[in-house]
Amino acid sequence: MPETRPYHHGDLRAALLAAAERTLRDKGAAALSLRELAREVGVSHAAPGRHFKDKQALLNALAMAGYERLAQTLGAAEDPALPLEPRLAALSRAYLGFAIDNAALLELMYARKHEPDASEQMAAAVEATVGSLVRVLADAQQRGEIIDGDPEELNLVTGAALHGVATFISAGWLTPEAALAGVEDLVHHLLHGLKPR
Amino acid sequence: MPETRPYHHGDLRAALLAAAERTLRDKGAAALSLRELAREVGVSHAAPGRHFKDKQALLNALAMAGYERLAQTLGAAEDPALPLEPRLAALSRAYLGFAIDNAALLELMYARKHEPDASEQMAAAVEATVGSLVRVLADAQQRGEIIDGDPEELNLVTGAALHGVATFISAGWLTPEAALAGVEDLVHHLLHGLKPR
DNA sequence: CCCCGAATGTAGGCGCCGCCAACAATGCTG
DNA sequence: CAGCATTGTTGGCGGCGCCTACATTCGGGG
Repeated sequence: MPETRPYHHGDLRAALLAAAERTLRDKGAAALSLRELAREVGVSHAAPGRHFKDKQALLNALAMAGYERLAQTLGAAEDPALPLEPRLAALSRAYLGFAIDNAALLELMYARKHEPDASEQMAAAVEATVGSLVRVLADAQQRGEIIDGDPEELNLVTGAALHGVATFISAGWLTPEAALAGVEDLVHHLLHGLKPR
Repeated sequence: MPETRPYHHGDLRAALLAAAERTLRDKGAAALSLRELAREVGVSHAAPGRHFKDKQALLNALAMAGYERLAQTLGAAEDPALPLEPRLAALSRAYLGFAIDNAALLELMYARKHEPDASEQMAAAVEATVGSLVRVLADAQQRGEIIDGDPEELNLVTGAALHGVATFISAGWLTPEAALAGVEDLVHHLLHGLKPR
């Protein structure tokens, strides 16, 4: 019997997002097409339009999901019991791990193409994600382990270095293995500086 | 009189690259289309194919040109007479300035989509560009102003932090003004570390 | 000098794509 | 259970990258 698929899919939106994330991981952002996704999921080429007003809306949804996953990943790597340096190193490893496993997705998350309305949700998601790092720095600051200054601003240094390394991996200038192996050194250099002491 | 354009353009390849760079700056990478470029330059839609085997080839050429311009920019900002910290700050300002004025182009330069053959030229261009930074660090190292270790590896810290900040600007998390104003602090933190001394 | 092949540009077509409008099936709610 | 909002389908529009066949121009060897 011809396996009569029901007219309504059930949860097309989630299915599309899942397929999109798979394609993103396997073939990159350029290979993402609404029509192809529709084919994969088994609906007509216009069905995705019911759930995402245009392609950018789907990309925004992907990015949001990415932020949630990243925040979770970082949260799981957080261990307040650890001393500052290994604590930062653990978070860094977690971020780089996410960047390695989700390179295309991360790029999407950094691509500000959202219209102003989606921008607010995004900003909140970013804030929640960056929070883990800032918290570690603020904690260390209270204990006098780190110099004074706005934690958000100090985080700019660590965050930038971290994401820079992630970019270098994704650009192929650095193997994932080398980057992960170098995390301890990176954190050490950030904390102690490049000048001799 | 109807201004009879000659059948042959003269230097179509250069004209295409120039138009592409303008479009890239004004409307972003997504708005780049070979057909549109051909229209702007006043040739038929298939003419670009004579000079670039496909769209990616044009993007690669754009990236190469970008590397040359960036290397020039960094070279011009280099001043070996300066002490380490302002010397690094000057280079950093130059890099961020380039990143601000050429956000889309820089993204292209970091997008490794080149087939293996173009990859070699790219790698060389990258090496030449990164050279300025590494040289500063190596110099400082010889004078004992910086801790020991492979200069290339130490440069990973500064380079990553720098490009990370560039990404944050391009993502809209940081205004260009704030980033440029923060360059001194950034360099200072990189050199002296976040730990109190 | 001129002729012929190489280089460069043109015209048209193929199969994708995103987006839109008109229509069909379904589910939900009063 | 009637009617309406939701969700999916079909078909079409213009634009895209790339390909092939053809036209024009350029330049170097007889």
